[in-house]
Amino acid sequence: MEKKRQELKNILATNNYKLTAQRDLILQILTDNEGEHLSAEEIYNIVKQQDNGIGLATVYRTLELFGELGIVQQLNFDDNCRRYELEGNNDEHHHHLICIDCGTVIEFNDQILEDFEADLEKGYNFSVTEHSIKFYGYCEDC
Amino acid sequence: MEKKRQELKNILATNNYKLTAQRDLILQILTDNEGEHLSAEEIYNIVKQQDNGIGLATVYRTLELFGELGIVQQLNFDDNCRRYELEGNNDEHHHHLICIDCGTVIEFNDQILEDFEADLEKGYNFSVTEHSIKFYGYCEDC
DNA sequence: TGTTATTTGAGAATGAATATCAATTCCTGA
DNA sequence: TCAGGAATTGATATTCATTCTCAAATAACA
Repeated sequence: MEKKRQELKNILATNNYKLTAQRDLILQILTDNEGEHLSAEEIYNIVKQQDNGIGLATVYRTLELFGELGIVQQLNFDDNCRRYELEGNNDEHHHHLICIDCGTVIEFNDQILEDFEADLEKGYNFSVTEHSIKFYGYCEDC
Repeated sequence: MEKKRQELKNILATNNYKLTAQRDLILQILTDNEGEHLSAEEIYNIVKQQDNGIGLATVYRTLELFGELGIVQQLNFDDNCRRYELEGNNDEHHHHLICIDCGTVIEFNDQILEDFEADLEKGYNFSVTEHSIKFYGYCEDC
């Protein structure tokens, strides 16, 4: 059992979930396509090439589970479907520039927002656990 | 014809749309409920009290149109439906703190982000037209 | 006021996501 | 190593927000 698989097994076991071939495979696909922002349907189509017995519901369930466990991050680009990407191990979040013409998504890291967040927490007595920043506009080519 | 109605008529006419009783009424409802973040369905239910012949599709169509015309802003709180609020006349955007427990939404204004946005535009050769910032976490009561 | 293109209402259609449930699979403890 | 029981899966039905369709109604303009 290779390292990635064992790691997944540990995370799952810690939370009382089982390691299944399907969960393993989906994580594999996500790893292979790191940097993409795939939808459940897209992931399903890729996964099917390696296990064409897999069900779409399983893909949805697994992505939901991975979200809970912090393995993937759920993204919303306002294009009528949820998208997913592997969550980095470090705490360094990145955010997105979304072209409203061609749909291109550019990633950027934030540093600035940490201070801002701290101020908000004090000002509103609100405990921030996550944030999502999206800038819409036109990319270089549009 | 009161002022608000005339204003709406002008905006619509400028863009080759007609002023209808339904459009007028929906704007009325949005104005009456300023500060709320209503979904199309919620708006439909309120509107129906004053015109119970109105169709849900008309509400959707009108909100879509108002979005195009910059009359309303479309919001997405990841609660499975689009929400709408009147766009302020000034350019001052506000953003949201969303409680992942009780769903409370707190608004805040941003100033800080203007500089950040300018840097992004230069750095990525990207022309920003809009941005959306959401912080998720726990509100005072949760 | 009549003409015409726009808009509307009703309901069908779409499509992403979730629920259902019997069959299968994983894990544990003997 | 294997059997039992609970978790998981696949197939498919279902849900629900949103969009589409099209005939009837309406607003704007001459």
